[in-house]
Amino acid sequence: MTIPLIVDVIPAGALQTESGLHTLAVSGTAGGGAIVQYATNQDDHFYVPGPMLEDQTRKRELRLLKNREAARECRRKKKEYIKCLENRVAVLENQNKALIEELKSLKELYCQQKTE
DNA sequence: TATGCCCATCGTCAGCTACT
DNA sequence: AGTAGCTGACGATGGGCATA
Repeated sequence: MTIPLIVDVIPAGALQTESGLHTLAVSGTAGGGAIVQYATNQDDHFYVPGPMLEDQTRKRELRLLKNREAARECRRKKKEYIKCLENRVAVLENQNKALIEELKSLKELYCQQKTE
């Protein structure tokens, strides 16, 4: 009897188990199961049912796809945020200039009135 | 034209957070 | 505890530009 091994399939050609990341060689997937050989000190073979392997692969691909899109969205939002900040800087710089000018003219007015 | 450098963009991973 | 989403970090890739 073969016991299905619950694994997290990492990148193509790799396998994550409790003992770490291993390189994979998969063969004989036609009959609904696969002989999976991976590099360890011992000459180990695990039997992983095909549907399970396919399910893991499908899940991983879905996760990657979602993350890819999430990353795109995240970058878009970040750009937008930076643009907003830059706009705000521009607005505040203009306000600052205007206030400096106003202060200057008020000072001049004050000096004029003082000398009169 | 070939080469090296810089920059922007992308995909992936890892870690964190919020939710169930 | 498990899961999904978000985001910083990292490496790969391609385009533009200056220089030999």
